[in-house]
Parts: sequence; C-alpha cells; structure tokens
Amino acid sequence: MKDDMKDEDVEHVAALLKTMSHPIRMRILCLLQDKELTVGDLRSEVKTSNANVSQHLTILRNKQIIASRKEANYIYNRIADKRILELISTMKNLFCPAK
Amino acid sequence: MKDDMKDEDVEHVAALLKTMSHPIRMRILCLLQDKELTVGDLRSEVKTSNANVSQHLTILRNKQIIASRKEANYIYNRIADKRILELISTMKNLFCPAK
DNA sequence: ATGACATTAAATTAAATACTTAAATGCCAG
DNA sequence: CTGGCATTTAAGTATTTAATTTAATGTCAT
Repeated sequence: MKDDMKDEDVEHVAALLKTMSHPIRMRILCLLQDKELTVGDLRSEVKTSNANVSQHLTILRNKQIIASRKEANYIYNRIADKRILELISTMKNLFCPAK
Repeated sequence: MKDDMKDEDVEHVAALLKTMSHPIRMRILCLLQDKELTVGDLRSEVKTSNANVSQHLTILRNKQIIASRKEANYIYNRIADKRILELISTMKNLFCPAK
C-alpha cells in the first residue's frame, strides 16, 4: 500500500499545482528562482500588463508561494517556500532535458 | 543566469500541472502509482460518479498522462509516463512529510 | 439475439478564471 | 503639499472548467 496521501494532502497539493499551472505564474516563479524582482522587472520579461502581473503576484502571495518586501517605492518579490524551488527544479530536470 | 526554461517548456509544464491540479485527478494518479485500475475500481475510492471518473480519465489520457488497456469488458488504466511518477513522488516527499 | 454490466458521449447548468481598462493608493523628491 | 512613479484594486466581459443527468456504445454470458 503505497498510496498514503490523505484527502487533505491531495486537496492541498492539487490547489498548489493549480496555482502554479498558469503560464505567466510559472514564468514568474522561474524568474524568481534566484533573485528578487519587482512588478516592473517581471513585466518586462512577461508579455502582459503591469496590472496583470500584479494580479498574478497577488494570487501567488495569497497562497504563500511568494513573499514581498517593500523598499522605497518598489516592492521586491521572492519565493517564500524552499519546497517550491525544489519542485520547480525537479520539473525542469524532468521536462526540460535539453537545456 | 539560471532561468533557462524556454517559453515552449513553460507552456508545456503549466499545461501538465493544470491537468494534474484537480483533486480527483490527483487522487486517481496517486491510486495508479503502483497498479492498474478500472473506472469501477477508481470510482469506489473517489467519491463521485462513474461518468465523472471516466471524464477525468479521458482528460488524463488526452494529455498522455495515463494509458489504457482493454481486457474483456474492463479497461485498465495506468500511468504512461515515468516522469509523472517521479513528480508525484517528489511532491509527496515535499508536502506530505508526516506520512 | 437478449440482458447485464462497464464505459463513454452529449447536453445542460453552474461556477471559477483571466484579461482589459480605468481609477485609486502609497511613497518619495523637490 | 504637489507631481510623478510603482503598484494595487475594482468593474466588466469573455472564456474555461466542472458536475449532473441522460442517452448511447460495446462486450460478455447465457
């Protein structure tokens, strides 16, 4: 019996994946892998509006996937959970072999 | 520069996560980790209708996440991609520590 | 062929998501 | 305190997704 994941865990993991499963959010998370970035920084890497980037960051922040730090009139965003870094790293290894 | 994931890869991974991000589909994948199961088998583990389980299996099959084998009047489903197994395993380790 | 069971398909309804635009907030410099 | 920049919020619309119900398909056993 290897399937020992509780209903609660299944729900939690599914919700996490759902939050990560949007291309823009996925891209944002990749960009945040090794540094802090502002909305403006991200905006220049992701083809959409500032408002839209901000909305996606809010979604990620609400799920505790990222955290933010305010400095002057910039807000720096970073990945808040090391497990997310591991997960992204694993997915890169599995699905982006020829990098 | 560590962010070397191409747009195409981001799209692909996001789509994969999206497909896996439904609680019922996540549960199904966990149940299929080490064995083949039919719609009926799965139905008894997941609280929903046969038709609904079948629909979720179709979604997973269309994305090549699972494959099916017909024998008599049963259809046995299994995980088609070893990378999915690795991914599930990683997520279990990361997010279900107290198992 | 007929009946029973497993699975799929179609259609409907309800609900959640995403993006755009425009207005609002917060902060600093001068 | 006023103007400008960075960011967030709100409103509105369009799209996607999910579940239920019901009908259809296919296969085996008799």
